[in-house]
Amino acid sequence: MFTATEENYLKALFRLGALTEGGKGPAGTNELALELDIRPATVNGMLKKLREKGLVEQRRYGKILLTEAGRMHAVEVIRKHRLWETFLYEKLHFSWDEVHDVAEQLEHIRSVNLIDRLEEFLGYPSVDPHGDPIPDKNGRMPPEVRRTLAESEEGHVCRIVGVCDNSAEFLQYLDRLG
Amino acid sequence: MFTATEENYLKALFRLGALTEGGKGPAGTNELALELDIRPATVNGMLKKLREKGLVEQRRYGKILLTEAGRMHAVEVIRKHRLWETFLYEKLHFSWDEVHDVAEQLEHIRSVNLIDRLEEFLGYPSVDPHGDPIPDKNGRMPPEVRRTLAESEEGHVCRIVGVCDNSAEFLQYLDRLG
DNA sequence: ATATTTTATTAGGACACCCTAACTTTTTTT
DNA sequence: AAAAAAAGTTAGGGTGTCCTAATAAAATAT
Repeated sequence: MFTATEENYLKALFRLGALTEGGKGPAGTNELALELDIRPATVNGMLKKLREKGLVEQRRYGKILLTEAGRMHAVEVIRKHRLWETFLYEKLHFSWDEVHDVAEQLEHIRSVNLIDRLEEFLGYPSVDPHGDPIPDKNGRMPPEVRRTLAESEEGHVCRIVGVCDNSAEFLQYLDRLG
Repeated sequence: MFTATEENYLKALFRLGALTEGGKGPAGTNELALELDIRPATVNGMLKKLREKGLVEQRRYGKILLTEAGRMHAVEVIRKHRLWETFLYEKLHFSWDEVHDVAEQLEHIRSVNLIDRLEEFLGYPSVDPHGDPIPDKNGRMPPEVRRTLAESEEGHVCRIVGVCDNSAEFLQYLDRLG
């Protein structure tokens, strides 16, 4: 149905919040190119394909928006990614910072049953090792209450459930801090 | 290092026994093409690449033989395949006949630690759900004693540890028989 | 409102992997 | 040993994903 490349484009658009509702609104070609680390000319070509597949809406020289079909599939890929991350962390004892790169590959495995059975095996976790919520099989994302550390007031006690910067360097730095 | 395609060529050559010792000897281009369901002309081109990478030996118009490097990598991929099959069967309760297709994809996931940790998680199994032996991390294949049903004598009691035909139809047929 | 900058697009090319059709070499048959 | 068959190779294409360089449109600044 979709290639790994197409899925990565959808995921990136979702990350950028290119949604009709609940996101930052339409995204630009350059912005998407930056996110994917792929040249704008290449992205432009792929957008044509995604438009034809009905995954994305975009007028000539206009901004990009995920369609409902596009959003659904993006969430599905994110679901796979986060379930695999949970598996790697909980069952195979990968460290916090190692899981991402492998999950980037595992999220593209195609199988009717695989991901639901993995979810069951993991006991239906609600968040991944980085604290990000895991969408259910209908594409619904648990709308957990979260704010940034900078937003919380001094003196308040809070539990850190996730980080924005998922780079290996940053995660290792946090690990050193404990 | 190696693409999924290259790995599939190496696996096919190993299956065909294109080994210096312990196999059926050199394989032909057409034979390999048939095994992979890819046209001989295409296979011929890929063989050039595998020769240049030192994975295969072949003289012009000659037969194909895996080099030691080629054999090692083929066995590594087979190891991955069989460990993933075991995971799918034992942990995710896939049926005997469903595991193969998904394992075909999982076997190409690239990670330094993944497969060794999966092996540990599974408790160092020696055979996969089809009864085929799982090579260890040094590429050694347990040389289990096995013979075909046809070879065993009438009246003898034996335990069936594997089948040659791994097609979904045949495996489902066996399942119906119990 | 025009000039400048930014953003999107087109044109042309590369590489991986696949194809068919035509050709050459090797093997087998007679 | 010549003819036929089989096996291997070359030539020329196609698709997917990427690139750079050049161009066109839109947004911003003056």
